[in-house]
Formats: sequence, C-alpha cells, structure tokens
Amino acid sequence: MSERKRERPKDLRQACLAEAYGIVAESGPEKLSLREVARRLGVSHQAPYKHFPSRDHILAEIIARSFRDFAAFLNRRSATPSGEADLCAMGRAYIDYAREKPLNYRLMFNTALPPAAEHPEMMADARHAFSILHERLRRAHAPLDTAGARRVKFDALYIWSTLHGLASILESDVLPSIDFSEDELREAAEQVLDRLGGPPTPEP
Amino acid sequence: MSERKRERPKDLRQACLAEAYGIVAESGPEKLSLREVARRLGVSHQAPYKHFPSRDHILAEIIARSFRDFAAFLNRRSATPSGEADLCAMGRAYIDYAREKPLNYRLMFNTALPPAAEHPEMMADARHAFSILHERLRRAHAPLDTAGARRVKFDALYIWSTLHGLASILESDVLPSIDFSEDELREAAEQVLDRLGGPPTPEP
DNA sequence: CGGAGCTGGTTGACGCTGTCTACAATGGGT
DNA sequence: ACCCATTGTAGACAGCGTCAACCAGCTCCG
Repeated sequence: MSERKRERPKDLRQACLAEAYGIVAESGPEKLSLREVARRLGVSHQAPYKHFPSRDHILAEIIARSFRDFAAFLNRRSATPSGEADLCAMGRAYIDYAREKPLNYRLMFNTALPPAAEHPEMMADARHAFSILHERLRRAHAPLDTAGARRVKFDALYIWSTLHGLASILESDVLPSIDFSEDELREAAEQVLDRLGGPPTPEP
Repeated sequence: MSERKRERPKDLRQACLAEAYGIVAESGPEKLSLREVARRLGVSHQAPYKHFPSRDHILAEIIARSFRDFAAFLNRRSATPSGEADLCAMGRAYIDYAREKPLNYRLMFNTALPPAAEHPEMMADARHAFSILHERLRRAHAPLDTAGARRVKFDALYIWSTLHGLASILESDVLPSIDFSEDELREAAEQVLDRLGGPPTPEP
C-alpha cells in the first residue's frame, strides 16, 4: 500500500548510519549492504557513497560508535566515589554492557573487524575503550599488590580474560545446550564475578 | 606458462574442502566463494554444487572439522595418567590449540557461525567438543569440592570463561597495542594459567 | 552580475557473487 | 538393452560493491 519511502532526510549521513545499524541488528553485519540502506531511505544506490568511501567504512563507523558507547558506559559505571570497590564495579559494568547491548558487544569483540589498517579512527576508539578498562583495572588492583607494575599488568590481563570470556560465552547462547538451566543461566554472571572478586582479595 | 589447472581430482568433494580451507586461510571466511574454489580446481562453476548444497554448507563443514580436530586435541592432551593435574593440562591444551591453529580457533569462536538451525551436523560437532571440555573440567574439579554439582558447574564455567577469554585476546593481537612487550606477550598465557591454577586449589 | 567550482545527488555500466534451470556424459543394475 | 542416478557443463538471473559520467544548486570570487 503506502510507499515506504521516507522524505529525503536532511542529514543523509546520519540517516545512513541509523538505517545501517538497523540492518545489522536485524540480519547481522554480513548482510549489511549499501544498496539496501539506500533503498530503505528512498535514495539512489550511489547516494551513500557521497558520505562513505566504501561499505566497510560505514560498518567501521558503526563499530567505532560502539566502542565510544562502551567507553562512556565504563566511565559512568566505574566512577565509584570510594574508588575502592572499583574492580567489582568494573567487572559488573563490563558484563552488564555485554548483556544490555549484545549487538554492540558482538560487533566489537565477536566479529571480524574491518581491516584495522584502513580504519585508523575505529582502531583509535577501540584503543581508547581498552585503555579505560586497563587503567581502571590497574588502579583498582594496585593497592593489593606492591610487587611491581609487571605483576599488576598480568593481573589485569587475567581479569580481563575472565570478563571477556564470560561475556562471549553468555552472548553466544551456548550454555542452554550444555546443561545449564534457566535459573543457572540467570545466575551465571553473578557466580563468575563472585569467583573473580573473591580469591584475589583475601583480606589480609 | 603452464596451465594452472590441476587434473580433475578423483574426489572432488575432498578437493573442494581443501581448496576452500586454503582460501579461508589466505583471505578469511568472508572471502570464500564457491566460484573461486571451482576456478582453482579447474572445474565448472557449478561442479561444487553437486557436493555441497550451498556456500554456507562448505563453510559449515570446514568449521565442523575444526570442532572435531579441537575435540581430538583436547582428548589427546588431557588424558593424563594420574587424572589429577587434569585441570592444568586442560587449560594448557585449550590455549595451545588456539595458538597452534589460530585459524581453526577463529572459525569456531570468533566468527559468526552459519545459522545453526540449517547446519545441525556442525552444531553436533560443536556440542561434542564442548562436552569434552565440560566433562574434563567437571571431573578435574570435583575432588576439590563436595558442595554439590551446582557449584562445580559454575566453577567449570569460570575456568572456561578465563580460558576462552585469554585465547580470544591472544588471538586478536590487541595486546601489542596496549602496553604489552614482546616478552610479556610470550609469557602472558603462562601467567594467566598460573593465576587460574593457583587460587582455586588452596590445599587445605 | 556571472561564471567556476564544490557538494550531494542521479543514472548506467562492469564484474563479481550465489543459485536456479536445463542439458550432456557416464556407468551400474535390472 | 534400457533406465536412471550421479556427476559434470553451460547459461541465465538478480543482488552486490564500485567506477564513471552527468547534473542541480550553492558559494565564492572577480
């Protein structure tokens, strides 16, 4: 019935990004096509090329935005007043982000990124997000250990590994097909975070 | 000079898989194309379709093979005679596999799998690999804890998370761009495995 | 003014892809 | 000797990314 074409949007660039994000959300990053974006916006198949040099560039920008969103989220959540339970807050924030925005998380960490060399801006955003994570982990962990930055660094890697692995496993929906029940699934993150937070802080 | 066409292989199916694996190794799974496979084998562009119903099916079979290879590797490595240091052996085996066959690891865990519903055989192989991992973790961990299967299960999830996260991080080449030096990078797996093996066995 | 040139849009073409269909050769079972 | 499944070929189609040419308006500068 009704023509689905929207009016020509004022800012085609932003509109492209929004529509592209929608397509990725519906069908995954492989299915993103500039022609489909154009079609949905009711513009010619070449219009998006005036704003993005290639298909990968639009995807790279979406991913870059995810990194920025992730970084902002981590900043917001881990800015505890005390600064003491930072580690716990950070862990929870990391997992929460993966649960609240699974698409973004998948785009950043579970998808082959567009070739890094050709998308320096995206990589800069990625590094920035990592640096926040790393810095917070380092700061939260340092008071517990005076044996040198080297050991702290590996501690941070250990924590990050667990967080990232947990988030990926939760996101991949594999747990139900292993023995995990509904209940256990809901509790999984909490349990893992407990184990991660427990042993490393033996309260001397 | 020489025609690059090979003789028509006897078993075109196997030849297709081999060539497809080569393409994926060179250029990543996105670049896999049945036409390119056919071209390299010197057959018509439709010949591979007599052996695989679709492009995704050939990729799914490659991934399924990776899962089988991974399962066999875990079995081989974690079959310690004592059965006691199983956990450590398992951890090392997991990380070693990711390091020795990074392509396979990426295909299994860092790539959007072809839609699960349409490739039940691949998913069966995936579940089998997971079950080995899970079973080994459960068995290795059980003696240390008699508080019930529930807790053991979460312990297994915790260990698996750390292993998977570490492997993914190592594989993603992101560490060099965070502060990690050559040396530290080489030592990273060892350090994380130490931390994973340490705390959970407090020798009462 | 008026034209030059940039910006953002158009259409058309090319070669690549997956996949459908029709067709040919081959060879074993009855 | 015939049937027919198997395995290969050839051709067509639509969708994709991308290149090139073109065109409308706008701004800037003479």
